[in-house]
Amino acid sequence: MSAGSILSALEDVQIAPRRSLAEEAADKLREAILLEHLAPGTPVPERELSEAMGISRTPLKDALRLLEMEGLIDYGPTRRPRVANPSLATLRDNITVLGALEALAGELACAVATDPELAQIAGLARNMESDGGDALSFFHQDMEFHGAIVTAARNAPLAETHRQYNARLWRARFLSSHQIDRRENTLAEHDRIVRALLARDGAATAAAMRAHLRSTIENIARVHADVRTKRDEH
Amino acid sequence: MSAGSILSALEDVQIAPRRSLAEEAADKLREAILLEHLAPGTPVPERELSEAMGISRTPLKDALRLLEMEGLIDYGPTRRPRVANPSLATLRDNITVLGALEALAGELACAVATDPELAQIAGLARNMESDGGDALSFFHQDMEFHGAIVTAARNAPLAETHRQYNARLWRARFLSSHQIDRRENTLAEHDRIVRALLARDGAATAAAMRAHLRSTIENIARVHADVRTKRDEH
DNA sequence: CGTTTGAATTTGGAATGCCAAATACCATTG
DNA sequence: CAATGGTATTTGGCATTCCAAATTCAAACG
Repeated sequence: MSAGSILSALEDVQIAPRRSLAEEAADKLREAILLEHLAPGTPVPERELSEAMGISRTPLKDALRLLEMEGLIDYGPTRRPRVANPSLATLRDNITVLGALEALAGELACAVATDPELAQIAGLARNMESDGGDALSFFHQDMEFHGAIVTAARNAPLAETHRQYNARLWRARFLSSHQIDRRENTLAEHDRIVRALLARDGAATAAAMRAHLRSTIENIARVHADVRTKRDEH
Repeated sequence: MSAGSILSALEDVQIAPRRSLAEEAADKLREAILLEHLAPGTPVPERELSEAMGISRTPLKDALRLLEMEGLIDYGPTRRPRVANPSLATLRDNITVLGALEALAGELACAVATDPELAQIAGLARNMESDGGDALSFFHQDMEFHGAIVTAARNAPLAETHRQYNARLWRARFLSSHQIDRRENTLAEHDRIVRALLARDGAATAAAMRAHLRSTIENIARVHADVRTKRDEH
């Protein structure tokens, strides 16, 4: 058997991307934080947590570093890690940047995306309209929609930075997605984005993305105010 | 002596930000990479380098992780770190994102910067015009100018992400700054930015920033082509 | 002479131990 | 009883060590 045939036979065999313990731990932790199994503000002692996860402190520390980059873990002035508890102002700052990133993604997508890609994005938006499902499913589809646009922009650094900001805002967006009365508005904004994309009108797409993110800020602010109110009633 | 007077007497005493060995190592390494004391593509064995720097592998590994985030270190599929050697396409992708970030910064600065801040930015631009100095000094002033605009935007996540992208592009921009014949053009673009800022015209500022970054891409592409040519002649 | 194979070496990932800084706790004092 | 000072404990940074995967290189083979 020639080397060539071996290569062709295994062409699509992807080597396992060598997931490290640190990455796995980061995934678990991210989930725990975002689902609020770890409340914002709680200290995260390295030893305790590493024991609980059955790994040593070394990979856990690496995991904490990753999550720090994503803004999910805060390091105080004494380097003691805590679950981040972003203020509304911080969330707004982050969404502002996310908006600029997504506006750029939309603009780039207009220029370089393939027609099938745009069609797929349009399909995602359509599915969200027809799907009467629960908030979680709606939320996931929303994230998928935004992710597809970024992917279509074919800019790896942009995609990576977008992923980071998404992680930072995941929880806030998740909470805000529970306002089912805002759904109509979201769908309308998605529709505007899709139409601009299909027309490959970069400026219009960017503007639509920015507008969409602006209303995301408002939704999050609304929820934030609610949470505050409820907490104060206790 | 009352506690109040102690507090007021020490009000501006900032605690040393606890620089870790990892951060220091990262600084040294960054400098070595950007000044090309470490050529792009060279493998960076952890042991050897940690010995050379007189520290253990633990903080050095942390430093490499930091530099990976900044795009200065590449981890191959086998997790062997190498000095990154970004292609022109990658540089373009990064500058595209940087442009969007700076456009946002300009827009925000128009809205929230204080008058003294804007005046200071204008001053930086003026100094660059009058300064007939060497390329390195011109380059530093250019970086300072852009940094001041981002600072004036008062958005911490934006500033941090901007810092990351700047680090990734530092070397390319440094090389491109040697084209002293492009200086006139740079100054003109800076002037346009400053005028838009002083007018607090967000849209115009954003547009001027984008235009400035577009010509940065062109400058870098020119230098990149030159380097390639020279290398092929060898 | 070019390939292949396998042992020796190199390399990064992970565990563990030690230390200084930071925190918590408590006895003492005014 | 509140404030203070000191001690015991906790915590993260760093060094060291072990291990598995990857690389290298040379001997054996065609």
